[in-house]
Amino acid sequence: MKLEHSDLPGHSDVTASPDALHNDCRGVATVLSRVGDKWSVLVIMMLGERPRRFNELKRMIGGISQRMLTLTLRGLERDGLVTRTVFPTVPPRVDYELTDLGRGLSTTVKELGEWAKQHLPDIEAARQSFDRRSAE
Amino acid sequence: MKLEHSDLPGHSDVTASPDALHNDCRGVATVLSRVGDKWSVLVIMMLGERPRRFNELKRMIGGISQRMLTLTLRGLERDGLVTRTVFPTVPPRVDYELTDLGRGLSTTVKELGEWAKQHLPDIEAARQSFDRRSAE
DNA sequence: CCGAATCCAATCAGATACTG
DNA sequence: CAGTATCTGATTGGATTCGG
Repeated sequence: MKLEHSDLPGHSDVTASPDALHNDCRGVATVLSRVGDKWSVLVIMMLGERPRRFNELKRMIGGISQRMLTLTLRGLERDGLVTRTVFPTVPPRVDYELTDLGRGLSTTVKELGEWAKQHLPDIEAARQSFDRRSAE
Repeated sequence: MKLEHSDLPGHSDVTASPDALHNDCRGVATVLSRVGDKWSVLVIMMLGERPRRFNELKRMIGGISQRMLTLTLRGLERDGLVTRTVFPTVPPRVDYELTDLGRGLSTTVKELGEWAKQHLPDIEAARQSFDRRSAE
């Protein structure tokens, strides 16, 4: 099977309600779902410092399957966030690097990450409290 | 079936790689996946202005099923981002409102949304270009 | 009006095996 | 090394029905 775009993560294109107001939201939503994608964010972070090779990324992330890494990288490449450069050497070598767009997103996401890290204790406390309440 | 937490969106708790570095990431990831969740963000936006009732939210969003709205609201409530107040009237009435935590997140997310809106043209252009290249 | 329970289809993600 | 193909179990989301 060839790789179809619908296979790529982060593109749960909304199908309903062709309202005027939502036209914006939906486009934005596809970008946000990139951010929400577990692997995409990690990959972007890993590429923040310098370009990386495929297996280098795989090792750094360390819980991702080959398939998912490929899919994630294709998605990022498709969105113009990452470039893919093939060196026709043997053994083959492929470098992935953030584009300017990708770097911009990474800094914005990093801010969100900061917020998350700061308030993580609050959220986890809320979760535990909620779970205790619904357990009884 | 009772509502289990694993049913709630935005909690694809990672199961692998108990590395030291990733302990942070994983907690943060659960927060980020909230942001990436299609419905959560919309709901947070809708509640930005003032508290809303269940069906009010349903109408405003206009493509969401009852089930998903319930699930989304439970998830937000569990994370301490939203409060749920039941008025024991007849017919029953339930108000949802952002907490301080939720408001904090909403402003941060709004910034990300701004970035997304600004660069949406670039991204969509990249997507089309990518799709054309892989079509040939 | 608000929501829980159940059923069911579609999508997703991991493991494995195979190529240039 | 850097993928692709395929199979399979797990998750997800919608529709519907029922209840306080």
